[in-house]
Amino acid sequence: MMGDVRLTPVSYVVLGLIEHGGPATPYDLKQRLALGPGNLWSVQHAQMYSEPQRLAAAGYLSERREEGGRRRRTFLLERRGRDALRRWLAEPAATNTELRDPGLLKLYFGAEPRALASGQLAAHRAKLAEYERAMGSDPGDEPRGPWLALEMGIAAERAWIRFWSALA
Amino acid sequence: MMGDVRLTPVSYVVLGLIEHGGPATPYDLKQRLALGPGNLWSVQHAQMYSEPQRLAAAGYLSERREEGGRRRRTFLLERRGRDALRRWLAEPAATNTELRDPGLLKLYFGAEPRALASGQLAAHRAKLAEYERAMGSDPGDEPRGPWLALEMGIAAERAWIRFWSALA
DNA sequence: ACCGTCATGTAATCGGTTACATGATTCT
DNA sequence: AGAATCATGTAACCGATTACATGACGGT
Repeated sequence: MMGDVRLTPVSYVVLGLIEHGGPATPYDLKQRLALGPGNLWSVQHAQMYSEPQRLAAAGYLSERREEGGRRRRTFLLERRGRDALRRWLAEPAATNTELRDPGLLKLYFGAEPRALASGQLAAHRAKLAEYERAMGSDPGDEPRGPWLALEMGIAAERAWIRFWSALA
Repeated sequence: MMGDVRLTPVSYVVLGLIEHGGPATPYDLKQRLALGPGNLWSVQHAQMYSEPQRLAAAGYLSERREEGGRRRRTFLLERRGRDALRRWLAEPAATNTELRDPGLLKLYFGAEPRALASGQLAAHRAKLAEYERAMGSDPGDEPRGPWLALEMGIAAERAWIRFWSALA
């Protein structure tokens, strides 16, 4: 216990999800992720099992285990975890200017624009529709973070749609 | 030799860089990456050493080794590599709708918008300026890929700047 | 009762990152 | 000549993905 670990963005996702939603099993985390920040920063479900253990081993979380049946693990935020999250939120963030978009990479290396564009357009339009629906049912009051992130998601999807439309 | 490997985006970056620029040492690859697709899809320089070896072991590249001195390795594109690249270019691409932006993640989880925005703005403005300079010196003729990717890069930076400006 | 799908979890692998290390080269 | 920086390379580690596996549950 209390070994030290490097905290990655995934670590903070876990800490953040638990702070917002309270104690959680790995499966809960997976659910919350899907409902919330999942399409901003995706995480494989298997990592919702390993990462909390890592964090618990280092004292950021504590673990409670069900007695009978499945012996589900529930993770709770510890003082140390809350502090780490606070500190991270207060620090300036690295900047990401990489698109890291597989379609754009292909385009760069000479793929046929037309062929790419149709598939990309369909996907981005679908995502935009999903975000707009979500935005419709989000009152936008506290906490503001999710709403703001959604707004940026929409802006990004629109930019992609404009781009691929011009190539279609 | 000819073991099989999973080809990742990084694999195609290597194949693409060699096809465009001819045979290359790892250091050449690092250079070309920095000049070109590097700010679309970054790769650590160490991987420019391991990845070509992986690809050579699987028959996508061949390797020639300097006799004296440093015994630098030079990698050449093989038939198999060229075919793989062509096939990849022709296939439809996965879509990326994740922003995966550290700043946006912090915002989501409650970071103070003002504090974040100034740093993010500075970085995105700098990147935009860099792209615009590059766009200025790019005639935009064949191959079109790099030019188009740059155009999208600019659009993305503008979207980010608009977003963070509203929070500053 | 059976089948398919969703829920839940573990294990192994491996790509990618980080850290380290030593030659060249340039500048003062 | 010494220092600093750039070029070039290797090794180890580990987070993240992939693959596998079983339990629960709803429908027919």
